[in-house]
Amino acid sequence: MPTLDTLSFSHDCGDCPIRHRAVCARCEGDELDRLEQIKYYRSYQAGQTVIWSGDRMDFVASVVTGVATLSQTMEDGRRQMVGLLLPSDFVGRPGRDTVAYDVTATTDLVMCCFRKKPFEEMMLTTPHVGQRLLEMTLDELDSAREWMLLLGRKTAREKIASLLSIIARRDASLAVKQPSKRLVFDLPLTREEMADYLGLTLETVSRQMSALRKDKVISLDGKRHVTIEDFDALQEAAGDDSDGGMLV
Amino acid sequence: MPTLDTLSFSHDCGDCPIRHRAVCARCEGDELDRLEQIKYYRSYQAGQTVIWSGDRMDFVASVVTGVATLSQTMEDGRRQMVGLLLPSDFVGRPGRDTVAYDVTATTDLVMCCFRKKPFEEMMLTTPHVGQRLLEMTLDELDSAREWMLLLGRKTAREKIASLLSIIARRDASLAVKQPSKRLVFDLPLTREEMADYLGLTLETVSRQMSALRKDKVISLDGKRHVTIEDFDALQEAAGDDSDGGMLV
DNA sequence: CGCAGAATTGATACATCTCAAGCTGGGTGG
DNA sequence: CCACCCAGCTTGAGATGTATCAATTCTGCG
Repeated sequence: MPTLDTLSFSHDCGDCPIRHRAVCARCEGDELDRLEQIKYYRSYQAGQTVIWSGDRMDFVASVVTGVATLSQTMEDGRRQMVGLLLPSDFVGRPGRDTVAYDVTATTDLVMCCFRKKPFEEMMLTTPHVGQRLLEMTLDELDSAREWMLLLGRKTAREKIASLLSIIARRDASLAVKQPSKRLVFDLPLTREEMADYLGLTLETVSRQMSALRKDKVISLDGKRHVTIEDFDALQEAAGDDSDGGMLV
Repeated sequence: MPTLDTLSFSHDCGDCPIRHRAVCARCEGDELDRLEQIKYYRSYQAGQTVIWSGDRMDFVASVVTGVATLSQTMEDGRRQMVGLLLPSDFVGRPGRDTVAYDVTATTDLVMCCFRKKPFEEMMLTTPHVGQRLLEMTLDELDSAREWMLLLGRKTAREKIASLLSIIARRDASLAVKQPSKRLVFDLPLTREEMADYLGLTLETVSRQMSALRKDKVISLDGKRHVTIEDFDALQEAAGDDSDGGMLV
């Protein structure tokens, strides 16, 4: 059961950390008031499952803080992550009432939920929610396709380098923009989760992390804390086009 | 250059084969008239490139007949298909004016194009275009994620079986619904294109096709004409959940 | 302090890739 | 009408990257 801890941050949309990026980004005045009326918060602890694939879901939601994953599992247990949900990302699908993927909190997670029915009505009557959702969905589709290239054609080393590069760049974009500065961050994923995201085994992930460390592209402090020692080399190892215009 | 052959079928949206499935599906009366004013047709021959990644694209379009592919290529030539465009599928992204993928006609292709600017204006002023596009984009995202599982976790045999199953089911859904009847169809893809779609080499594709033939799951007449001899065995080989609720 | 989960490392197996040699069938020109 | 040609495909043999199985070694925490 979700731990409800809704008072740890403001209920006021005006102060919300994802106000300008989430599905509500384009709403103002009346529209925002209507959203505010149907919203509520839910919190989950790291490791908790938010929903299982196939379950009924009577709400849609935005990630406010924390990281969640979308994954699919085959009958014999093979698992593939199909999405990484970061703050402002949207969960759920208007017009469908069961979920197609397992949603899991990998860190402590807070979501801003909207009851499905009223949300769907809003999509029909006010334009800005649907417009923003379309934009976000198109971005997700681009990310998914970028990931298809990684899964289908990249080597293990390239996969790891790509993942580190994406996480590093996301952190950098939140922090001050300083391109060729050394980048430091904490991995929000275990080795196994990385493996499930990259279509590898955890052993291969571990080996490739060690290899990048040995090659002085990164350094590790503990298992999670990563420093990018040579960002250009990382980009090179990721095999992306020079001017790294990646999404996610 | 595109071969313009716009008279081989009707200009009247009322008679259009994709009228009820494409981005225009929800439009009636005025809205349809407005779309009709900004639309025009383009034809491409099998093998022709519709657009290159990075190019400017001043229109968006629906596939009317034929099959096209979306693909990405790495600097060293590794290629991954990231989408298969069938009749009624949408090409292009409102709000962005360059293309992120190579678009190629794999069969003769006819597209119904809308000039981008007026189309974007319509999205803002009339709700039904945007609503339908959101719905279609969410479906594409589901397909892309389904494909991520295939690329990341399935074996070569499972990949081939999955692809054949998807094509067979699509053809079956267009034709009369007869579940356990023998299914026959023509592959719209060469072995190399299949390989690029599945994240394999063309040799592996060829070998697995031969293996499925030897196992009497399929039979081949020429290189392209496929008969599914045992659909249950194909499903089994694809490794999907029993009640195959796949998308695409 | 010691335990448990997470991660690393090693040895080996195996699926797929790579390189290379034929095959096949539909189209073309002599 | 036939022979040739060539892109697309098949098949084979060997190389290689990643998975698998199996110990250790870390690391945080009660």
